[in-house]
Amino acid sequence: MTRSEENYLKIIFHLGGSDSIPITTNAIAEQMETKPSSVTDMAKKLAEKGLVNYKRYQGVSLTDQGTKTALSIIRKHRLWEVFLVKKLDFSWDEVHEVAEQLEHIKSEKLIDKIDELLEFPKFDPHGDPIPSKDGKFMVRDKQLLSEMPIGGKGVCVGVKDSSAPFLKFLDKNKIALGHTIQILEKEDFDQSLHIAMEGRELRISHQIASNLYVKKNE
Amino acid sequence: MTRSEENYLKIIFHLGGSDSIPITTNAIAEQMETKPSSVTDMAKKLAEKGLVNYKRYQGVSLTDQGTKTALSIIRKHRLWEVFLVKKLDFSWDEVHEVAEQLEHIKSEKLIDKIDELLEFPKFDPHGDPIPSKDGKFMVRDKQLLSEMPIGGKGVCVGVKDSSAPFLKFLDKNKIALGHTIQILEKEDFDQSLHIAMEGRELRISHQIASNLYVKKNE
DNA sequence: ACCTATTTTTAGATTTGTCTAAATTTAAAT
DNA sequence: ATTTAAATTTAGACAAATCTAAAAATAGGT
Repeated sequence: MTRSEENYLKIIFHLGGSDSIPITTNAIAEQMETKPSSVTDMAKKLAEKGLVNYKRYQGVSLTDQGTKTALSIIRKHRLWEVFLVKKLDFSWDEVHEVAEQLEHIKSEKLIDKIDELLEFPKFDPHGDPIPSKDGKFMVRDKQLLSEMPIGGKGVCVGVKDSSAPFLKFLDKNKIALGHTIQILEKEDFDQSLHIAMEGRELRISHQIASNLYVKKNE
Repeated sequence: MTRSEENYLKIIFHLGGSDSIPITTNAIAEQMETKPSSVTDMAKKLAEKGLVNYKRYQGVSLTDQGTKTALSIIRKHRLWEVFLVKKLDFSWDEVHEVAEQLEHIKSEKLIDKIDELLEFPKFDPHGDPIPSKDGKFMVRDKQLLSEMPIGGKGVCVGVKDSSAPFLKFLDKNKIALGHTIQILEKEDFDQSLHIAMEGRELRISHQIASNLYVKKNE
């Protein structure tokens, strides 16, 4: 597996899709920051290797083998992110770029030992689930904060947008995973929220609320 | 810097050499497990970038910039080796291959944090010195065990051959860095040694003795 | 100083992953 | 059922790093 092949599989996985709803060449090209023609070439190559299903003009979907490979890369990426945060004091907005490199290191023993060192974490610093060796992962019953009703209360468990600017914004406003949030009021005009969190009250825009996941409970 | 460029610089550094005694194309090709013609191409490219001095048919030598870069890669390689042994319980014969990959990860913060986590080690698991950020490293006053006189005593501080088979042999025979060794007798016929070490006596061949470094003392 | 063996370089080809531009297929609209 | 717009593929080219085979330069021996 080349690094490029691994990146394609990872992105195809993240784009979701299935045998019935395959991923379009264009969508992949956009995520890979490359051209659709390059994607076509790679689709053929991955199909040859049995990692994706591909028919001309019909998009691609991962085979079982491709899904397994994608999950193993995602597992590595997320474990390295936890490592960087827990063991090396990186902040959650700094880890993605480095993990993009570390995820391609080829050594099963290495990643298993990292997993062990971290005591088998189930979620990465952004709240995304970490697949186990055999490709299983926890699906958390979560919803966007923006979709919670007034008066609703929930624990912040993840972010939808994990870009550095958003994460830095959250840090600056002391919003972190694990905090309990209650919606006090919704502004009809712009859908901004008035929330209570860790004993203080603040106002956040709809854009922020629609990128924060809270655990569905009660 | 591409991965290939980094590997060339590292190997040129390890081959020693200087402005007056440049490294031959052939020597590099052999270490890189590639062909001399490929080395010529790379020599031109590295010369363009100011990392090596190169004149047709005259071999190459590292510039200051090239030396600096080579040392930073070696620093990363050796720090990762220490990490694998100290934090993930790898044995010293397993670390090289993985460190070959990890040394190319591009993140100054990452390697500095690893250095800190390991409490700034000065030597790697094979006894080789770890360059500091500014490219300085300790030169230990060591000699090959095979060159020590009869009756001589010294602490084992490094290996010359760090291949897995040799390291596994040492493990099997409970020879490790830090052990004190005294030469009891040398066999004239085959130069094998009779040594005392950690309260037991054993015989080792010349080939073994000429790949073990002991600290020069008394 | 010359010849010869070795080393090194050049020239041209190959592979991987990408690109542009043109051609083709699909899907949507009338 | 056509037409048209959008998406996708093909064809041909390029850069990086490598290779083989042939040519050129060097170094050693006489």
